[in-house]
Formats: sequence, C-alpha cells, structure tokens
Amino acid sequence: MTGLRERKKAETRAALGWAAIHLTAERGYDNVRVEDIAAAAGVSPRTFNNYFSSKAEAIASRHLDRSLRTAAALRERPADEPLWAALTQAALEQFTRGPEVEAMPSPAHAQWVAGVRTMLAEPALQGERLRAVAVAEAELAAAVAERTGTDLATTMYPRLVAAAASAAVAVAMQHYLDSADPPTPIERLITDAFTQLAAGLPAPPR
Amino acid sequence: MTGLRERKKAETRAALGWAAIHLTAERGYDNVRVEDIAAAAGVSPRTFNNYFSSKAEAIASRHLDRSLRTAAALRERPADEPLWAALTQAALEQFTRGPEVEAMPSPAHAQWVAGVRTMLAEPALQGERLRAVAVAEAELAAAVAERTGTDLATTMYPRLVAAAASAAVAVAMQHYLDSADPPTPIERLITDAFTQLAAGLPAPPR
DNA sequence: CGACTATTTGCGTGGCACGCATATATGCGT
DNA sequence: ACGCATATATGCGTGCCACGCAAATAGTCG
Repeated sequence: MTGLRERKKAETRAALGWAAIHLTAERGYDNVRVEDIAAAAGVSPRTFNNYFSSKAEAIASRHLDRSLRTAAALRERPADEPLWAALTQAALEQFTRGPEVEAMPSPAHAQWVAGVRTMLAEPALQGERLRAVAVAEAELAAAVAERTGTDLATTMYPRLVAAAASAAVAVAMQHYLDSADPPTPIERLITDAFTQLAAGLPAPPR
Repeated sequence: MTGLRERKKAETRAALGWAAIHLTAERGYDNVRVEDIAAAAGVSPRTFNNYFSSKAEAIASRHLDRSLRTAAALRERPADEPLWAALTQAALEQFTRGPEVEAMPSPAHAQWVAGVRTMLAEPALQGERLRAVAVAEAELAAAVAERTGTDLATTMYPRLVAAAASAAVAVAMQHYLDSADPPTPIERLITDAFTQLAAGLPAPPR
C-alpha cells in the first residue's frame, strides 16, 4: 500500500509545510516568497501549488494535521471512558512537542517562540488557521457521534460537543500565549477549560 | 458627532460590502472582480482597498457587523437577567432579516438562498468568515467579563463563555442550512443549542 | 522490458493588494 | 464666507500569486 510514490508525496508535503512555517517564523510572512519555500523544500515553484492552494494554507497545514489527530485520538480512547474525560485526554495528547522543535538549542528556541507569536498575529494566516480547525472539528464531530451513538445528520449534539471542545482548546492556547510569566502549564489550562465546559459554565463566584 | 464625512464613509463601506455579497451570490466568487464591486458601489477600484484589504474581507464584512452586534445586544440586556438567558436573547436578536432581503420577490429569494449557500461553500471565504467570528468573539468576551465581573486577563471564564456561545450559534446555523425540508426554525435551534450548553452537554439518551 | 499512469516542471495569463503622488472633498477657525 | 489643515478618493505602477495547459520525467505493474 505504501509505495514509493505515496511516501514521496507525503515527504514533499511535509517538507513544504515545514519550510513554510520555518521561514515565516524566521523572517515574517511577507518576506517569504512561495519561490523560497519551494526552494527550501527542493522542489519547483509550480509544484508548490500542486500541494497547497495558497501560501497561507501551507503554513496552516501542520496545524490542520495536529487538529485532525485529536479526532483520531478520541477514537483510540477506551469505549467505556466517559465522554468528557476521553475528550480531555485526546486533546492533551496533541501537545507533546515535535522533534524539530525539541532539538533546538535554547537561544534559537526563544527566537522561535517569538517568531511563532508574530506569525499567529498575521491576519492573513488567522483565517486559514481557523479553517483548519473547522475541518478538524467536522472529523471530531463524527468521532463523537460514533462514540455516543447519536446521529450527525439529525442531532446538533455531536457538533455542539466538537465545537465546544475545539473552543476550549483554542481558549486555553490563547490564554497560554497571552499570559507570559510564569506560564500556567498548558495541560492544566486545557483540563480546566474542559471541566468548566462540562459543568455548564456556571457563573463563577465574585 | 456624526458629520458628513463619517456618514459617507459608512455608506461607502456598506455599499461595497453589499455589492460584494450580492454579486458573489449571483455569479459565484471568481466571476466577480474587485473592479465590478467598486463599479457597483460607484467608486474607483483603488478605493475598494481603502476599505477592505481583500475581496474576501469585503464579503465577510456584513457577517462581522452582525456578529459584533451580538456583543452590543448583550450589553443592552437587563443586568439582572441570568447570563445564559441574556446570551440567548442577544443571539436571537441578530436573526431578523434585513430590508434588502425582505423586499425580494419570491423567485429571486430562492435564487438568493442558493447563491448564499454556494458562497458559504467557497473555501477562500470560509477563513475570512471565521476570522470575523473570532473578532466578534473578543468583543463578546469583553461584554461577558463586564456583566459577570470577571477578569478578562487572568480568567479563562469570559472567553470560554464567548467561545461556547459563538460555537452554539455557528452549529445552529449549520444545522439550519444542512437540514433542508422542512427547516426547523432557526430560533428554536439556537435556543436549543444554548440550553444544551448551559446544561454541560450531557450525553443524550440513546 | 514496455506500456500506462501519476507527478513534476516551465511558461504564460489574469488578477489582486498596495505604495506613492496627486486631486478633491470636508471640517473648522476666524 | 473664506481659506487653511486634514481626510479621503483616485490613477498609476509594481511585485507577487494562483492556476491552466502541455511537455518531460518518474513510479507501477503485467
């Protein structure tokens, strides 16, 4: 099944995605040309658009992949685990850092974080990132429907759960990025967000 | 306060936004040039980009305005109304149809709905629409923070509520558009979604 | 090995976003 | 009512981007 062709395609896609992100974090969104990304991935400029239909999409691609993995992770959770517990765990699993980042020396890492922050602030990218989340949300909704035995077509329930879960993760990430020192661990924020959601978001004590 | 300048600006912006949506629903996204939109609004092509930084942004502009109105509506609700009731009402208020649509003759209206459906399916627009929702969500979070006396900077609560509310509306709209005949009234779907959210989205009976 | 299909590449085209300089419209103090 | 200061509209030029098409190249399978 996994012939040479398929593997090469996946590799090219990954290389393009990573190059896009890396260069953008380094130089800023509009100091990176499609040409540069293609060159960094060792491929012709024209080929870039065989994989992604825009620069923004390429940059968001890893975000998409990661988000999709949440749905897959939910399907892996034991069937007798309560829904919200399973969702929380599935979400948490996606926040282990990849090897490219893990291998960075410390000063480079600081610059990297700063670059990513700037990148996330770019309006042209936000839309694409949100679109990726939306796509993944659909997958997640399907997984929730399976797990709970509800009907995706006639009931809002699975979509509501998926949307709420995505929202929880998004809010936790935003909170994590905004509140600088000392950062509350992202795991705690996510757990927290899910707990509040499952409790119906009651007004907190004042 | 509301000088001639300000009013003209608002009018031009509205005209451009409406023209963009109208033409796109009619002919499809990439059969509409920026030039056409500008012409329909009686303004030079270059001026278009003084108001919107992309074609997609122009088309999403009304969506943005509407979403922003939800936050404003929440601020108008009586202070002693429970949070979720107030949110539900604020959301419902945004779903009264505008005069341009209301005045349409029936056959035109059917085509209009079809056009809007196609428009919403356009990938290039989805991102921009989602971005608009995100912007409005920030406003909504601020309003929630005010109303509940929670701190936007240190607590996730207001953002969680805002995100969940946006998600509820989005899911309701999607459900409304997907399930064709006979459509459940959107008001009922929205109310329903909010109720489930406020109850903590418990697994439904099977 | 040899035909078959998928993928890559180069080239050309149409369109878009925006910087900059200039013209025009509005606001405001006198 | 007038004219200066400021905001907005417009025209033009530039660089980049997405993509259609056709030729070349590389994997796949009998």
